[in-house]
Amino acid sequence: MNRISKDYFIENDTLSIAKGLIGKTLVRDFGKGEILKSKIIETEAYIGEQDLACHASKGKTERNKIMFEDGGLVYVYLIYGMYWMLNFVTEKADHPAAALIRGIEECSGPGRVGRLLKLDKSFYGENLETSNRIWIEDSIIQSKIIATPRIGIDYSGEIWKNKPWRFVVEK
DNA sequence: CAGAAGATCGGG
DNA sequence: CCGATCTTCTGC
Repeated sequence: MNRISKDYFIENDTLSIAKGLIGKTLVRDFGKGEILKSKIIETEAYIGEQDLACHASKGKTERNKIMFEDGGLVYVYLIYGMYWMLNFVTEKADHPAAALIRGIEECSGPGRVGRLLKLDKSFYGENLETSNRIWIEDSIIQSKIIATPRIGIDYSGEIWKNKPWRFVVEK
């Protein structure tokens, strides 16, 4: 299997990446020979400082600063005091954007994904091209991909909450 | 420095 | 529908 390069995340636009990640394989090496491989089945795109659903809309902060770097890095953050959200930084430096992994074949729901992968603060900024703990491998999935509005961002207003920037395989 | 809210989930 | 649970951001 081919590991997805950092360039893939830097050179493509976030919507293409979010959609393109569907069907690719998320690999998590827990060490001691324990490896989890599962295909990505649901993602969302968060794009730029104008996107009011994107954390970068508040400018660069201690939490979101990784999104302002070149793509190909992991952006994790704790939500509701208990769930680690797994995101991949996309696009070039100073173009803050990311793709959220909302579901893999193993389990559905971003909070569950973070729990299954045993994510924590130490994954912040992890390099997907060189990490020995988490990376993406090329693969495809034989299913139709559909786009819908993103979940849980009603606060972002009519324009942004209705963008069809969530990608999921048709069941 | 206090208070509110959050890219969620599971139980009732 | 609501509580869990705690970091981050905002406003005073």
